[in-house]
Amino acid sequence: MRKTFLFLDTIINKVDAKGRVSLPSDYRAIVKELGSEIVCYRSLTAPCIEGCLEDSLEKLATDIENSTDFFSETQDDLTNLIFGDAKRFTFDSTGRIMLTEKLLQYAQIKESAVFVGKGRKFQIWSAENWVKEEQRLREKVKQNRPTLKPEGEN
Amino acid sequence: MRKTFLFLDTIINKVDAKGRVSLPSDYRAIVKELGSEIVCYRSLTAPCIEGCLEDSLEKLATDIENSTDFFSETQDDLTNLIFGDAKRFTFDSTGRIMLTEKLLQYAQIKESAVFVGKGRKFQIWSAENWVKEEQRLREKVKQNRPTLKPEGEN
DNA sequence: TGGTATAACATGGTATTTTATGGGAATCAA
DNA sequence: TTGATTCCCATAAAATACCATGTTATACCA
Repeated sequence: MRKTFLFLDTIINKVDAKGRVSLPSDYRAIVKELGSEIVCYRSLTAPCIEGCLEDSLEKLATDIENSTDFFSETQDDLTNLIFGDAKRFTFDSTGRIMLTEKLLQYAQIKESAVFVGKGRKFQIWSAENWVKEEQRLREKVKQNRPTLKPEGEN
Repeated sequence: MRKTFLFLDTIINKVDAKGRVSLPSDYRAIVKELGSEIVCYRSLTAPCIEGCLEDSLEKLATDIENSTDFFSETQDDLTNLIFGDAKRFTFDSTGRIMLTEKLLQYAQIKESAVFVGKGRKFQIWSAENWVKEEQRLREKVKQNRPTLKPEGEN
């Protein structure tokens, strides 16, 4: 993966009656620039959709392949879940993707979808769930500041 | 990151009705020279906006990628908070960036923004809050001079 | 050193482009 | 045919680039 990229920011977009959502323009730019595709799957740990570049899943596959932990059953199971669940999404000329019923239901998304950048990947939340989640995270930070020092290195 | 750079000085610029602010010219020079971009997010520890180069976040993303596995819970929470809040800011031909409502509100910035250099990053304060903060810092130094030794850098 | 010319900068305003989003037609599949 | 998916067009709003001006800082010269 030569070029670097980051999925950033938190953006709220509407989901219309057909299930279409605009992918944030920044995200689109990344996909175009890298000539890759967006892949989405149900998060294994939270009630949200998770997305990344197809390249990232490629990397995951390779990592598993080369893993010294040949017998890691857990990892194996998890990857099965992800690869089995993941689906490629292309956006139309206006930048929209069409999420599936399965994904929308799992994330409890109705009218609006919240895109949350995570660096190499991103998540899509329902408005309600994201409010709660962000609150939880900020709460956690307050009580555990030491582990969160992105500034410290360099 | 080959080239070195430092965000320095304290500079007050006006914020217009649209939320536009001139990025200090020194900062602009750094961004240009390194071919990077400015990224801003709400400080986790103070009522101010924090900014850095996208390169710094890139490095963080890579570190996280390499230090924890794909399914790590720590990675999950961390990345949500940092990357979800961070936003890329490009400046126009006159050197201005457009800060978002969210950031301005969090830092309680109305008409003027105070840019404070912090080396590898910088902060943006409201005029009022910065006065207080600087006072607090100087007060702290006076009473705690011994701790100002090489080890305690930041 | 003092004064002036020049360049850089901050800042207000305006124009242009991009983006999100709704709706409809065309295409495809069950 | 019916339902769904893709493609295309239209529009309003928001983001961005561009232009103009006064001010400050810098360079230059006597």
